[in-house]
Amino acid sequence: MVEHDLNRIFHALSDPTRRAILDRLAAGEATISHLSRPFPLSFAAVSKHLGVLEHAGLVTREKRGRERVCRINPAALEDAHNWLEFHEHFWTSRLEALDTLVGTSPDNLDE
Amino acid sequence: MVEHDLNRIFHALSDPTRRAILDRLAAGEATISHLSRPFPLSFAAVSKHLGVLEHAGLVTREKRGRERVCRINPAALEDAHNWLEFHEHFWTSRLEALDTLVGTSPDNLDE
DNA sequence: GTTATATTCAACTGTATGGTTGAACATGAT
DNA sequence: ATCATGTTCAACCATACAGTTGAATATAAC
Repeated sequence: MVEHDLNRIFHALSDPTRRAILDRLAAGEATISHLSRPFPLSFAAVSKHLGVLEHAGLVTREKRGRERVCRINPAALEDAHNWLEFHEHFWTSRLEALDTLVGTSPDNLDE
Repeated sequence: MVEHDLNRIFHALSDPTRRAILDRLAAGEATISHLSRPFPLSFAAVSKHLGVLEHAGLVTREKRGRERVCRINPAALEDAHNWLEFHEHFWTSRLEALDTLVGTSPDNLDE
């Protein structure tokens, strides 16, 4: 896993339309036109969003006849998930360590 | 938790400089000038990044004398973490359900 | 073959982003 | 009071982004 993978994944997830598309894809594969229907956006705009998601590895597109079927790829979330999990724990434990050091916690009064 | 919180958090995390700043803050609070030193960026650029992080709730800035001390706020990661955790599980289970339905798994051959 | 459908691509627009610089301001040090 | 330091702010620039439209392409249906 490399830096720019995270850049792409987090960037892809930062747009509500793209997150909605992902949610929709969780219900099963779908074509682009089918995906674009519920959005107040042009077909091309949704296709671009799919491009961003595909580039981030979150979605795969497979040509099937004249249409293109999109599927979700949960594995790509792992990079982001791992980053968050590690940092959340790391940061929290560092902060707790600092608290203990400084002795701001009331529990430390009788030590 | 609202939609635009996630937008801001994911967007804040999508930049490698900002993630590096967060990592640096995990080691303890720091002033902006101290944070900006290791980066090949102007002071103002780093200050802007801090602004983005603060706006996303990931960092707090407190004025102390003439300098401004930045601290990390791990709690803000929870929104993103929860979103990822839920969707990763949800997507994966949905995909497994579809697999079972279609019977593509070799385990289903003798049923 | 013609037509309709699904998609891509290119061109364009407006706005956001990430960066710069230099001026302004507040506070600490001398 | 003066000077140095830490920070913000405003102006500016280049590029990226999200959106549009219309033309081009590929495939299915008739």
